[in-house]
Amino acid sequence: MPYAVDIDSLNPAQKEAVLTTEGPLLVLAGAGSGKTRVLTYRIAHLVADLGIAPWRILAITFTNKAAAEMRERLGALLPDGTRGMWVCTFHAMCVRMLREDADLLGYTGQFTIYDDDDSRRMVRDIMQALGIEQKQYPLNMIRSKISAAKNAMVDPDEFSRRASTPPEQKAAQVYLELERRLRAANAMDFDDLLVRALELLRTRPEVLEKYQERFRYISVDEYQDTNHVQYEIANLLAGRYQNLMVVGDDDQSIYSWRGADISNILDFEQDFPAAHVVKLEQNYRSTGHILSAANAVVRHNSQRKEKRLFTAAGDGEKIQAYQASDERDEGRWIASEIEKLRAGGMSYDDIAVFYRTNAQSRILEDMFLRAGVPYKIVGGTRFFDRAEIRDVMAYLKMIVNPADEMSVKRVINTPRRGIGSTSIAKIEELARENRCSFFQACEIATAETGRFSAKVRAALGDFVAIVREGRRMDGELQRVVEAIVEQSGLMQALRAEGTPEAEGRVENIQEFLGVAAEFEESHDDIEGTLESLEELRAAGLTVGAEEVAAPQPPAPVAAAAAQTADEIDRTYGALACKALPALLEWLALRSDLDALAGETRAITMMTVHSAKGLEFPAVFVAGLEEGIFPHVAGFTDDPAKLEEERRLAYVAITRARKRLFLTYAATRRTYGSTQANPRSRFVGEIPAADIEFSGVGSSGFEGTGWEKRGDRRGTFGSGVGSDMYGGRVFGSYTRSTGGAVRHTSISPDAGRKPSTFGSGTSHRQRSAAPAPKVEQRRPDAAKAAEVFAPGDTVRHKTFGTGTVITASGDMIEVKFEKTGQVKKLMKGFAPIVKVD
DNA sequence: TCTCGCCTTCTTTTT
DNA sequence: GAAGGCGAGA
Repeated sequence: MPYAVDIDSLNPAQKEAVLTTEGPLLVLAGAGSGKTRVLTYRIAHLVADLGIAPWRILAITFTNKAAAEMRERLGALLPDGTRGMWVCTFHAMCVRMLREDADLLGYTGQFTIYDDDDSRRMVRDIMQALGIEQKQYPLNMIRSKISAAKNAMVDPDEFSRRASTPPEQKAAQVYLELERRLRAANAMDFDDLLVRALELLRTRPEVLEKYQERFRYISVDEYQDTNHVQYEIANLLAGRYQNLMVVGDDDQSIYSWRGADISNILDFEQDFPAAHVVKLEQNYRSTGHILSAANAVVRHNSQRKEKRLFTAAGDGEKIQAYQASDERDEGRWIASEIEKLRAGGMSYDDIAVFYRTNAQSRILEDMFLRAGVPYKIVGGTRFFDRAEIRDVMAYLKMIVNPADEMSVKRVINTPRRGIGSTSIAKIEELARENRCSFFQACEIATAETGRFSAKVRAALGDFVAIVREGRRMDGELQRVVEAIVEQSGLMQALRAEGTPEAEGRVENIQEFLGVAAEFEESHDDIEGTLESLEELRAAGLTVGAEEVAAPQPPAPVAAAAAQTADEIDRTYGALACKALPALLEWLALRSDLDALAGETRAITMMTVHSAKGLEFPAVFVAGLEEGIFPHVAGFTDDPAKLEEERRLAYVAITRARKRLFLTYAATRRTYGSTQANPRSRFVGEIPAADIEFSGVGSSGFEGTGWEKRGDRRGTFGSGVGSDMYGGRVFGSYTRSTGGAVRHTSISPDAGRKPSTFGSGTSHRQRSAAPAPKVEQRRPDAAKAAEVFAPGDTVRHKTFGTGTVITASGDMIEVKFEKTGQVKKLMKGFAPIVKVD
């Protein structure tokens, strides 16, 4: 049989996995064993060789990034297109299913997705309302209890019944109220998306049948990270045709904190006794030293299936370990090594820097900025977390779904309209009395003479009008969003402030408008949209003759409190701009920003968690210290947690193809106090033959020249050592590097408590000797000027094309054509590219 | 009702 | 070191 895909390029195990298309299939795929290739080839084989219609295929991935990559690869393999195929995350799939049949569960199709922050606020509000002290019952504790309950499919009533301890009882109270409010707001949080979708499939046989019939071939990637609900969903969908392929690696299970359950992978053979099992053990990604290190580290775990990856590639270069004096030195060293790699012919795109926690990215960013290393951050969603951006989004959400209580409350007094907490409390009361939504209560309040002052009523009237007008607007997405922002008075208020800070916020909002515009452009095509069969039919796509007519949907469940879509339309007018909900959904599910960021060449920064499934020729892992990575000391009582940290280390190491660099700092500032963390035990678990050490702890003083500077902490001087390694080290100034070197070089790998210095010391120090905050520029400005020189034409993501006027150090000044404005931009930070 | 300043707490990790 | 919460004062 001639294959449409190059099947002979696969090894026997891979080939077996690709050709086993019928029946349940479990693929145990080690890191770098060509798992993605198997997944995509198998689908290509199904479509191109076996003639399966693309719309019969469902491929579930773990992250949006992985889904996008898979779509891209499939697009290349299948020239006739993949239209109708669902390649997406569990969450995206659930949203798609829920949007279609939300009315069956008492929601409308325009339900809002509450992200983590929204849901946190809601829980906070509820706890406040119920008089539960956050001090006694931490918000996060309550939230994780509720989340665990949801993922175990325990509803609030049952949870209440089971609650035996006081914290559980409190959590049950909150859960009950949370559920009520979410429903009333026509909103779902991330957990709900999965749980409700499962509920839909379980309670509505006709819906289940619709999808079972449609998706004859289902694959689930990163199966070791699926939680119980996801597992149930996958099993249900595959229930009829049993063509379920799951791919996973127990060594890469790093989401147990989110309810992921390795037993899913181990139980697969029990659930599907006919399951075929294929093991992929040959690694094609990494060189010998890297693979040997990874194997050695993960072998320290006891809870795992014994396996050993092998490679036919050569040893390659040894892993480089560097002990930095502190976290800034760490960043500088990484920057200088990156430049060395570049000098050796490697592109910025080939290089990635990983860290355990997002907080670590700040200092690295700072150092890269100074060193002129261009970077992009994956997952660090700081832009969308900015207050002004969230405000804008809240307006948009409110317009799409006026029942969305959290959004309405967020912006009812932003910008200031004179509607304070007293008025809000009164409106809430009104809502309770009338058993209506918060927003409806706002409307009632405008006519309520007794309770509200004329001023408040007028303000509420203006506020309510925004929704009506917003819903009426139509046209280009960017224009609509812009108009809504103007209408809301947000921009006006910020401009009126006139402070540089407010100006920055205005620019951020403009940036957001640019995002909206780009969203409309890049998401207009069908690629990546999850189309229903009806939509496919409407588009003139042949949907198989055997396809049964769409079942008639039964009468919807009586809405709990949410208004029906019709009702909302009648009251506030039909939503004219259809792209708006799509934008909000995209923002909520956080398809990563860099999909829109353009083609700038840059290194990639991300957490180890988000690195899963990716690979880079060169990888840096920063912060390999006890307490950082492995994170916190809580694992003394929980060896399972430590093992998960170790798997995380395994994931980090196995991302690297050719070069791997591990760094750790002798001292590090965390929470404003300095800690001396011992080197991570994981570094010590790497065989000596695979690794080389350098830095403070071994070869001693190592500087890269340009980075010498007085630091911000107020310790500065003319001494060679204090200049670079200034700061309090073990309670005394380090006049030379000697002390630090000797001390840290003997610190044992593990088991020691990190020593901490109080933040008070550094505060006093600062006030006694105010540090001259020297903005350090690289002495050779050539580096910076090499990228942008006066006269260059550049393109900014939001502001369009412009001409560089000046370029010095990290900053460039650009005059933009469209607006005629001159803007100061930070090189490597602002979304700009040079155009020839 | 808003604003300012002091206080505490906080860091996993992602959808 | 920052962000969010809380209380005091305008």
